[in-house]
Amino acid sequence: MLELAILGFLRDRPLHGYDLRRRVAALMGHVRPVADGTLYPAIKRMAAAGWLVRKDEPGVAAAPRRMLYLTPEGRTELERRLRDPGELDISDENRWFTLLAFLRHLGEPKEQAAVLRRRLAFLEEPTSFFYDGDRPMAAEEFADPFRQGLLTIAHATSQAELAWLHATIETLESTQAPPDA
Amino acid sequence: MLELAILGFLRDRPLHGYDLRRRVAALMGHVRPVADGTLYPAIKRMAAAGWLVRKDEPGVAAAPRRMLYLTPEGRTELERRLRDPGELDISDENRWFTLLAFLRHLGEPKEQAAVLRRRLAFLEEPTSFFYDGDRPMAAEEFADPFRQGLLTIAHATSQAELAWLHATIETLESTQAPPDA
DNA sequence: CCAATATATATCGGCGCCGAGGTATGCTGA
DNA sequence: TCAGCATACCTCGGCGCCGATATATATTGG
Repeated sequence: MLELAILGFLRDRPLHGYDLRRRVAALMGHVRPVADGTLYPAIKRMAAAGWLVRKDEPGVAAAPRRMLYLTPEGRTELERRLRDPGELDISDENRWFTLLAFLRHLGEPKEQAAVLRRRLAFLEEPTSFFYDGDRPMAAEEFADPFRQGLLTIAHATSQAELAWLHATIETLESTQAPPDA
Repeated sequence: MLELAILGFLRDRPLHGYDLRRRVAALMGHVRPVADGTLYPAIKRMAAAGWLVRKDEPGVAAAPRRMLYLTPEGRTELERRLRDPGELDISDENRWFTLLAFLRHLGEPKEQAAVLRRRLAFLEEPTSFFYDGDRPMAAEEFADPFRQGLLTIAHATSQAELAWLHATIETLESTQAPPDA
């Protein structure tokens, strides 16, 4: 999830670690703050994998910066991850939102629609959070107001997302591929 | 998150590992499946901590079972985690939902309301996912339909949860503490 | 003048999670 | 008869994440 965000942000413009940290924090940090001890090892890993290169620059405000540039390999890797996400990227809301934030970098509307269709299929699977033996339980059955709330909120979210998915998929599938960059 | 779910499920009734796995999978598994290699070490850890005890029983269907019983220490630990959750339990939706699923085990309506108020405070903080320099960007500013969707869905979810939180907090704070068990 | 803060990068130990693999039993259907 | 599946439990290596810690510089405010 972090690696996807790094690839995605660098796809727009080169950034140094500190700036990257601010952007990642804005995107996901409200929900899960990113620690330095997570970010810098990730950068190092990704540099070793050849997805980005580091170039030293004098710091504008203070200490020297290491500017990060996405390589063609990094760009390919970003597109691969967007085109063919793992099951967890589809089902886990945090991961899915991260993917959505950069899905525009997958140039083909048809490919974008295919990814949205996977999320749609996931949301349309029947699910129950709680069981009485083998029988799924409905929200109304709980005296517990918290479990009721849980199901109510989950339902509202999925309705909103479903509506957006249907509308967006339709638009994308009737769109010509843009010239793009 | 997993440990909280284990404590919560065992608070209702003793379970063996396999049954626990089914219940945890129903609660969170749709979003994040739980692996055996995660569950069994967690049980072992928690037994070592004195939160649960294991008792061997002949298997009903096949192999022998190790029944898991929550100890008084385990129950205290559950209540501690429900009463005083970490910031991540409040902000991360997956963790928050898990907490909500067992919040009824915190007997005092006043204490339950206090936990909901923390989530309320979190949701009411102004947030922006994306910045143009230092300026937060609104959904309408994006040509990108995916980032638009992201913000639209996040907004719908938070509206639904906010409504539920306000209603439930009010009810809880005007409730007498139940005799409970 | 000095302390605090923001900028900026990095390492390390610990720990939980995951996937792969291993073991064993009893039922069901080809 | 016997393969396959559901039941039932467990270990291990690898790896990513986290908190603590370290280092260095420029600005801001008391």
